[in-house]
Amino acid sequence: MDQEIEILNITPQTTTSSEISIAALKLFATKGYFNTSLTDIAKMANIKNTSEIYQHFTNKQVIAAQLYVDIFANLNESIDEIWLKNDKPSEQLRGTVDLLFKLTEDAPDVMRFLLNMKFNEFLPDEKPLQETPAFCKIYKIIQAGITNGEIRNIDPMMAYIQFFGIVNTTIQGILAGVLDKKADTYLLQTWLAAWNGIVKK
Amino acid sequence: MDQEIEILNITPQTTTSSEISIAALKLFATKGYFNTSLTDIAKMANIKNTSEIYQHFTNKQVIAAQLYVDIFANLNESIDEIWLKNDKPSEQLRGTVDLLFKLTEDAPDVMRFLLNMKFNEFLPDEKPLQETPAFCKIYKIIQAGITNGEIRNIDPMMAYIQFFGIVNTTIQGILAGVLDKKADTYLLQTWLAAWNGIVKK
DNA sequence: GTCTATATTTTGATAGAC
DNA sequence: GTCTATCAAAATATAGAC
Repeated sequence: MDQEIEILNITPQTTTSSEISIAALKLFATKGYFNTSLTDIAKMANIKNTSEIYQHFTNKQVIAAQLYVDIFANLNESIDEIWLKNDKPSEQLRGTVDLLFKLTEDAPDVMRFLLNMKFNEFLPDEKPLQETPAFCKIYKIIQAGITNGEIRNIDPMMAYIQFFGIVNTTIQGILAGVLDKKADTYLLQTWLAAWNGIVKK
Repeated sequence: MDQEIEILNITPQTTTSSEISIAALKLFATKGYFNTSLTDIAKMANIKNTSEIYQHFTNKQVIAAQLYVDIFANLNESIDEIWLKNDKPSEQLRGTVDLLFKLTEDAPDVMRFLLNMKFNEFLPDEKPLQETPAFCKIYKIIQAGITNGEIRNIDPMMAYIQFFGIVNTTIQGILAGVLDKKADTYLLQTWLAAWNGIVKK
């Protein structure tokens, strides 16, 4: 939960605004955007009525939009760090998987938000996923892996899909409780399965 | 589109009721359940006003519930056929992938409905995915594959996730247009990637 | 700056005439 | 059995008192 606050770039001191964001994140991630009313958000944020929400956000959509922007900005930063700390695409992808599993444990609602929500249904004006800097960076890492010979010479988008098809679906299983152990339990075998699928042998 | 009608077990003669189902399927699959109003459905089904919908369905949720039941029943039947026609789990899984890719081409809205919608958000009373007969059958096929030595000895749920993580994510890419060629183009490499990930070598 | 009250809008749903 | 009219409910959003 503290981790969730950090990811939203919110100062530790819990302002009303940040409490609204945290409450909305949790509700959106678990019940979905359309099943979450402003009344729900106010209740969970310990606010008496919905009016006060409008002191901080112009409307419901803006709450979701800010979450979307903040979470993807944070993800983008983390991937930048991983990119700087590691030279080889294989190491960069491994770092990314580590990050996603860490988030799954420390900030599950952030991961639910990332993996389970269909953004275009309630944020029609935001860029599609594959135009976000975070995605583009990952895509470039895969292209670099193909170029340097670590990854098989296939369509980079197919490599992306096969790799993150495994990683993301596993995380979704953990978040849904279908896989019932701690995220960390599945990290190594998930990495191996995903990486072995695209590595050049 | 004709295929979509067949999958919903609707007689070729287009009754008003079936036109409503088809329209709802297309709208739900593309815009989402909550972004689809009865007015939208009436319009797409060439009905003057929403009142007429209530001659055929008790409410909006029931339209979605019937689609859910029909589509999963049809899927279950198809998997039964595949199961009967093939002896080895490897062949049965291959048959299932063939089926899903064929559906992607012939009935894309059915596949969007299956893979993109979060049923528990609007059908809280339906069984979760992993309790549907269709899923259980696939799961048993994977268990049989582990028993007969075709599939590596791993947690069957992990095998399921790794296999269909690749298959479903690829199909979602095709449906979203991120992979822009005909579904058939990606069938073989997707099968190989998914199968090689779980096969015992 | 917090709360009451209310406006507005949408949409799901019904009643009843023809 | 199709269409008009309308209801009811819920949820978003605003105005303004204190």
